[in-house]
Amino acid sequence: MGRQPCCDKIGLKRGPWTIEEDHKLMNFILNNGIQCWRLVPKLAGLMRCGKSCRLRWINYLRPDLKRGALTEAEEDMIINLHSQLGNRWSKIAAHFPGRTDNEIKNHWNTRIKKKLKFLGIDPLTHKPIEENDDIKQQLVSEEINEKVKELPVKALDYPQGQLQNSTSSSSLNESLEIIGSSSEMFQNSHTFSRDDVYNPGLEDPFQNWIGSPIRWDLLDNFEENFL
DNA sequence: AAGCAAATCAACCGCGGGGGT
DNA sequence: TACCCCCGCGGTTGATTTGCT
Repeated sequence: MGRQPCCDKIGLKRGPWTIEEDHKLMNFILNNGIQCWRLVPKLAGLMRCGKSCRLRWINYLRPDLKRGALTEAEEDMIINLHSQLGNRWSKIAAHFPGRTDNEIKNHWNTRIKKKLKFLGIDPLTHKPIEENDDIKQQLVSEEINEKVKELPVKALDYPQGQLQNSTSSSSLNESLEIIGSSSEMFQNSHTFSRDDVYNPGLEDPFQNWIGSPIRWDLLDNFEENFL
């Protein structure tokens, strides 16, 4: 016997949420809280499955969400955490109050991965890409060099934690030298030293964010402002 | 201005884990 | 122990937006 679907999908609405649906879901959760996602759509008068409601709330409606693009500091932190945690987006997102795992995952897949590849760093292993790798060969082309110059990140912007999985800091320097030799973008680049290797003993400023309670008391005003 | 391609991101899907019975 | 149910996670899709010609 196969697994039962999470909900009866017949007649349920899919696709982008309307403002009216958002209002219904928001009002319901603010007034009743979240007991059981399966019941939320029925009680809120929505033709959606509970899963869809949960996703909409977490990724869009939650009042504690931080709007706007991720900052350079957040981006660096994501790279650092990814080198330690891999694709555990929810764990990574836990370090960024107001950011969602979906948002971070999307940002990683659409921007950070490309940025790392252009820097000659494998986004999966966080190690320098091998000499004969296609991507590194592409880096010597003029076309790619132009794109690299446009990147907002400099070599020194790469977080300290990146080196923890590398065999040595010199291997990364080699990688950066190869990139730098084909472009002048690194003329002011940072030379990595032993001090740059990730130091787990250092206090992580983002740790202070973890576990900070949601200011539910702010919800009273939020509903007023949102509607 | 129109058409196309690339980039972005909201939303969906399937699966696994954990709790309850 | 086995089964069921629900939640949450990570991968993927596809609609929309943006940029280029």
